[in-house]
Amino acid sequence: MNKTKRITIYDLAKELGISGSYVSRALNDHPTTSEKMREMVKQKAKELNYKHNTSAANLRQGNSKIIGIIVPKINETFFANVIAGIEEICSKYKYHIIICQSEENLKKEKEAIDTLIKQNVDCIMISLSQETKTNAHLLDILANKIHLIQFDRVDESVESYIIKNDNKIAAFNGVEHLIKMGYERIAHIGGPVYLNIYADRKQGYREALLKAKHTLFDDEIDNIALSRTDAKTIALKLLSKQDRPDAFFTSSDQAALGVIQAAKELNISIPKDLGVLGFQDEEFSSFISPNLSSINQQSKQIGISAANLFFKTILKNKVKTTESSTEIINCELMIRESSYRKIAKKFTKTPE
Amino acid sequence: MNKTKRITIYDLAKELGISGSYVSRALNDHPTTSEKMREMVKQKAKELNYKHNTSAANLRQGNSKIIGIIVPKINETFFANVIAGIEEICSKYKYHIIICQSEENLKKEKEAIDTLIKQNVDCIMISLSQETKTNAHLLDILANKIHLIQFDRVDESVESYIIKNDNKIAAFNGVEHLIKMGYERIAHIGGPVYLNIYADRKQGYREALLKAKHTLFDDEIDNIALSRTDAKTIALKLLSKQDRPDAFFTSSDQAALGVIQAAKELNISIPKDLGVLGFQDEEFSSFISPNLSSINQQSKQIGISAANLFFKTILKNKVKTTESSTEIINCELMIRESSYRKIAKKFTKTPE
DNA sequence: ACAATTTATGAAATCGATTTCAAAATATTA
DNA sequence: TAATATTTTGAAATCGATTTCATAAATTGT
Repeated sequence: MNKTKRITIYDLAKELGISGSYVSRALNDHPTTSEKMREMVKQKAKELNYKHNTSAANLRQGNSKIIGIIVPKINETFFANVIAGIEEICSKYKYHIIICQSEENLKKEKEAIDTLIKQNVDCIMISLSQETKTNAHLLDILANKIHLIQFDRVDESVESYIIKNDNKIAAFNGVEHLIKMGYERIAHIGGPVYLNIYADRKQGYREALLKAKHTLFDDEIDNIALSRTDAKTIALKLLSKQDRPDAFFTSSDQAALGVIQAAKELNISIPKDLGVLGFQDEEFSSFISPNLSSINQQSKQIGISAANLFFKTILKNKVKTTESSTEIINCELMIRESSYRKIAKKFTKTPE
Repeated sequence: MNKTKRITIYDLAKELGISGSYVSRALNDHPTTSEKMREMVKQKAKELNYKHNTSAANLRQGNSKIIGIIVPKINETFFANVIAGIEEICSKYKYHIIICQSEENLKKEKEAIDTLIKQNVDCIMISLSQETKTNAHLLDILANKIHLIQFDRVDESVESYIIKNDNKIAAFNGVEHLIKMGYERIAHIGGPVYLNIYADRKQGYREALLKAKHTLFDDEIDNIALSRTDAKTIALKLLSKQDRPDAFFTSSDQAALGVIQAAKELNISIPKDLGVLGFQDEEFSSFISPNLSSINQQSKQIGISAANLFFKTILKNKVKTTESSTEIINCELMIRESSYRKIAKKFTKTPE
């Protein structure tokens, strides 16, 4: 496309018979300009359909009013909601977001960081990929004096702001709810424990069982599954055993759905003979039959908090204090049909 | 944060005892540089952790290698998938995406376009907000010599590339399927008809009925509902009438879900006494009970096609030909429980 | 009315990569 | 070997907004 010359401040200046520097100041409401002139300049700018050239300003000022976001997958409910939250706040402050997907891949994550640095972004908000076990690339962000906010899946060893759910407590409360409903042999299907979120959820599960003096179910084996099909396979196996679990706490709603499907196949009644509690509170959870109890992560709120942290705390702090702190977003336990039974099935207690 | 001076090509140049211009060329593999020197320069760049300054290059070259995307809502499945598709292709070409939400709001859409122009984006991909009935802001994109690709919700009157589903045909096929299943009084719950997609779906519905010589059900009234609750209200009303519909074709899966819930409340059996066909094929549609038949829009493919259109067609065409064409992405009819009954309930035919 | 102060305005430098054009170095040919 | 062609290399201009600093204009005080 043959670019016709863009209108610049100098074009405005020439038209108005003043200097480019004055135009720049007028457009920015600089105190050394009069109200009358500002009006005049802005009027002319509108008239000629002048568009501020962000690249030029960036180059001069060294910042871009852009926040870079890196997530494993844009179109996963959780991340899509976080991003929506960030965008909502950013647009208020006239900031923009550039989004990158790591696709759970460390190499892509590194590339994303690299290009965001090149773009002069003012801040990078990241949720780590499943493959990320090193942190050199995160340190590179700091080395380039770019603010860093990690959310959800984070590396605590890197000095940065952190926003995450109270995964352990949420899991603890969820499992305690299952216990109150009279479930006794509660199994867990989790995610890879080298990710903080899954480790925390598992830990919350364990602590709830320990507190209730329940035995840990099948503790020797880590049941790892986040997808529906994988979880279904595991559930089918466990539910066919002699000492089968009477409840499942999973680290995703997809996995919980797999459990429900397995139970249906085996004609096990939910919630009477099997309790199911998911994590994430996907949209479908309140629709499916039986409704799935789950733990809502307030995903959009995570995005809003991250953005507010940037605008209200980081940008305000001219003086560089410690660039780290952790903000916890509380999860909400959504009790629905799949885990709610009024009367405990029977009153037997596993020997302690 | 007190920015320490960034490493520039001149720093590399000084270290190597050569000029900045040579460094620039070497980094870009310009033919006037030797392989040996390129190696040397790149080596030093790595050593000093040099980061290319995109703003500076943008300013000089007048393009940004950024594609701007404007959608009503980032975290709606359809749009999230489209964006994921675009990002996937862009990252291959080392392009980036800036995402804006219009939130179904014309004013925000205009603002988004304005800032994307200011950012020097190379292309804008947009799906229009519900409020958008004017096109001056779209023309502004063209006036600024920025390539324009509209997808899904488009304004055909603006000269641009267009990518959309075969909404009319998909609706036609879907309704024809309902007719084949023996449903006779098929109602439609659609979206606002000033949006092309909803007008097209309604038209497909009408044509299928006309072809089958069915009477249009309740044609005088436009049933507009995209959300679950609104659709449920409408469905409850219609299903309580004497001459109630025996099938619903809705323009969203959410609405279809509302219909299912209404049917459950009224103890109407699906699919025996009521057929339901949605549109969009949301993730939950294959989970809920009964499984919801729907029309899959290949949303990610729309994004992939849009991005490929940009890279393979638009960028290649140095010579500006007509900057418009329409690409159709075929929908896929997903027949599931909610519309599938082997034997038609009874063999009566509405008088013609 | 004149000096002192304040306010309004513009010239020029700057940010960092790209690119043009000319000069220097090298290779090729007669 | 001298003349010509080719390849390397760098100086300087450029993109457009911002910002510093100096100067011009207006205002104030005496």
